[in-house]
Amino acid sequence: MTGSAPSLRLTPPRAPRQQRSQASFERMIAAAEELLRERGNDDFTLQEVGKRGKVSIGSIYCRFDSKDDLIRAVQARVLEAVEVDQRAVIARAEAEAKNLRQLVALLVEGIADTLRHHAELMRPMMLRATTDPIVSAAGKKSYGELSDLVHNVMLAHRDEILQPDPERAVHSTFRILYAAIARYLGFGSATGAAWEGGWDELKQDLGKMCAAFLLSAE
Amino acid sequence: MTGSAPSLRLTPPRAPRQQRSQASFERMIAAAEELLRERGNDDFTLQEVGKRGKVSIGSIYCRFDSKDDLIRAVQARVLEAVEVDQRAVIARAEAEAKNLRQLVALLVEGIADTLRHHAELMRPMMLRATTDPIVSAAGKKSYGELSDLVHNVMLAHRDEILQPDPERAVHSTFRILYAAIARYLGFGSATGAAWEGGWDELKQDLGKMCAAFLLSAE
Amino acid sequence: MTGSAPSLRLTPPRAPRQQRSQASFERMIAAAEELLRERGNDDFTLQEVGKRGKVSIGSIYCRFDSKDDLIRAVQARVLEAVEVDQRAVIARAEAEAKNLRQLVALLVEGIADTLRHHAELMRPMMLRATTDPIVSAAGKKSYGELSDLVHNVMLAHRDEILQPDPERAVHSTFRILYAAIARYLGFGSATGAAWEGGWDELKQDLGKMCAAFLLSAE
Amino acid sequence: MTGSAPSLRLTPPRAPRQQRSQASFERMIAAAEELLRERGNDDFTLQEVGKRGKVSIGSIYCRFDSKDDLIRAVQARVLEAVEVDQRAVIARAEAEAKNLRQLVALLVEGIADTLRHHAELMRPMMLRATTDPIVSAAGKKSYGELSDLVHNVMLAHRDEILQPDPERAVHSTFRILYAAIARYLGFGSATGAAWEGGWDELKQDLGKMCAAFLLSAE
DNA sequence: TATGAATGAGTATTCATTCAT
DNA sequence: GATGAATGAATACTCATTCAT
Repeated sequence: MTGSAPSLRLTPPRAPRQQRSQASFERMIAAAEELLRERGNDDFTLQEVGKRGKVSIGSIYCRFDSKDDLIRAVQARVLEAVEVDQRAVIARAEAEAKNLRQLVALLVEGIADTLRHHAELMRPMMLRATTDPIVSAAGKKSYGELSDLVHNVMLAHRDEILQPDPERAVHSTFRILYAAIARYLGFGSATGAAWEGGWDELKQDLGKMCAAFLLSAE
Repeated sequence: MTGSAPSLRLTPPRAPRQQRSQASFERMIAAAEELLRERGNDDFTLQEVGKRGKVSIGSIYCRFDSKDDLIRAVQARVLEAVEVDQRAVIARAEAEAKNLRQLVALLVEGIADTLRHHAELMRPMMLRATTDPIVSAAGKKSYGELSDLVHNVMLAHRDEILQPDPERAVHSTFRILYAAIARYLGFGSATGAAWEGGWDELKQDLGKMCAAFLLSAE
Repeated sequence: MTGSAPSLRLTPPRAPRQQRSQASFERMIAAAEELLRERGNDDFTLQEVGKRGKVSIGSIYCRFDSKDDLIRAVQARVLEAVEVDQRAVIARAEAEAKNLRQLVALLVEGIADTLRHHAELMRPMMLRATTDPIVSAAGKKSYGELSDLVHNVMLAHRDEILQPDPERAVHSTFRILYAAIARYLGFGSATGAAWEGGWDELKQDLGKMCAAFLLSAE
Repeated sequence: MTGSAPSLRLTPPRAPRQQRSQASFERMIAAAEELLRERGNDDFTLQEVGKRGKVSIGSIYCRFDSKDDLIRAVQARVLEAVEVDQRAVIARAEAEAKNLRQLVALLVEGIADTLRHHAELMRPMMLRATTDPIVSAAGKKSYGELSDLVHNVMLAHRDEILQPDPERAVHSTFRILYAAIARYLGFGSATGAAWEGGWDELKQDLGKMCAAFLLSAE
């Protein structure tokens, strides 16, 4: 794993044309994903990917420029899946919430559950972001988009916010809620981090705390 | 770096008796610390440690069973330093605070600044906790102790807490505030994570949020 | 590139029958030639040949048994072109020269310029001759033919040669003049060999030296 | 073999301090030399070097930065040995020769025999010079020094030279004689080049030709 | 104790060649 | 015939650890 990234972009893999190719292409991505999930990091060899996905090493290099690139492809998929889920969750929260307190509760619950659902792949990704600037950039972009969405739905309830600077308050709220969830799920942390304390408890109190802050003038 | 550890304990290094030894012992720890700080992770060789600390590889193995053990020693030191600082910060907050709101603000500010001060070494440590169960255990223990201290000083203001279950509320509060700070400082994340938004802003709002939560009945 | 060849002969490529084939056949040869020229050696992949010549790998293998064979085909062409040029040069020298001294000057000049003209492809070919016995044999044959031609035109002036053994003198002369030119052009040497000293200077002095030798009794 | 050379200098290998080291150091150089000689080029693996020299791969990398560097070290030795021999040959020719004709004969004979003596290692070296700029530079430097020496001893007989420009004539003479010998020995050419014609015959005629040139006014 | 030379298993990557479509 | 996806052997290089001196 040499690192080094000419461009900071996640170059899309060379898509296969034939059907046979498509199949093996899928198998290699799936194998890499499995290994990433199982190991909790990128500590596996391409030999393993090849064996598991029943593809030759050469085939992998036919589609990707490097092991790093293969992993990035897996991660791009994860990020996309997460984004789709998050958008759905936010839309639903927006539709169902009658007031800010309820909205915040729904958002916290929804975002938390979504991240938890993808935690096994998010964890190795966060770890890689440490060294791979491309992954880091992709992760930040995704985070930024989520942040913006949440920002907007919360500010739709701007009149309920008692904090002197609602923009800033909303921003801080999101930062904190995301951090709490991410840490609980061990993003960038020990595999089975499972930090003390219950999951439901965290979600509830996190929701309350965010609401209390936004609804307080002090 | 093979990982795997017979016991989950941080075996203390074989302390040198002679003075000359003591010096070279210090140099090897210092060199490892420097490298850990500079690189942001354990991605350096023992050759480098030897060169920088002007010690031979053999000397290192004379004191430590493995590279992992050397790093653990560095990390034990860091943890200790952090704990000392945290205790001081908490003691001061306890002494100065006139009420819960003030206490929370002081704690957040103090804990945040302490962690920031040690961030450069905490980051690689959190990263290592991912794979090294010994480091992970040591980290959790330290976190647990800090958590207990904070718990206690906050519960000294139990009567001000309006949350139905003060124990739980305090517990959640600490989890969240720690998570927010740790994530901001990029623990377990990209080196120059530098998540958007200001540091002072975060500390202030985090303090307010925690206070708002504890002082709210809902 | 495994080398090894059953026969020491340059087996002719399977000539295509259809017109479309003919065209792609030309393209693959042309592409290989270009790459050979650009790289200065056979350090390119068949993928590159395919891409540049807009032919599939399979098509190449349809015409040639191996990468080596493709390259040999290019080289056979070069050799042929060189031979044609050399024959013309020799014929002209023979026709124009009034005496041996003049003949030698014209031959040196002509042979030198011809080789220089083809140097870019001769260089990689000489390099390949190092490992590929087929190329080596083809090269030697071509060299031998040129040698014979020069031999003959020079010996037509046998009466002017003062060396005791004119046959041998002519033979040595050709060997030396060819060697000097080839080395100057970096055949079998670094790409931009450009050994010190001027080209015209070399040609002149080489001519003079050969003449001086043949026209001397000692 | 990646090539690439930060500096154009032949960095000296890290010399070993201990005796045991010295021995294995010698063995790895010797093994590489043998292989270079046998193969006629650098087409051998480091595994082979290790096996033959009874050294581990790691030991080689302990002394050299790369396979290229190991080979360069062998080549530096060869070059040095050749230079020593050449200097001796030239000194003797200078001492023994009574006139220019004799000097030239002795020089040609001596230089030719010296190069022939080292031919087996000079050949792979010339081949490498094609791709490795460091080797190329070292080779040119050595060639230049030889050229200068020959230049000087020949010009000591300046009064015998009849060519209008003695400097240039001497220069051309050396270029040509070196080229003829090098080509005969297959430097940069096929392993067993053995170009047609005898060795003694070449040396004699080459000597005569050079003398005839220098001693001729035309 | 201290030294630093030696070890060698482990891995990403390349590319000529094959063969299913 | 033509295509280009798939194959997989081959190889330079790293680095924690050992151990002779």
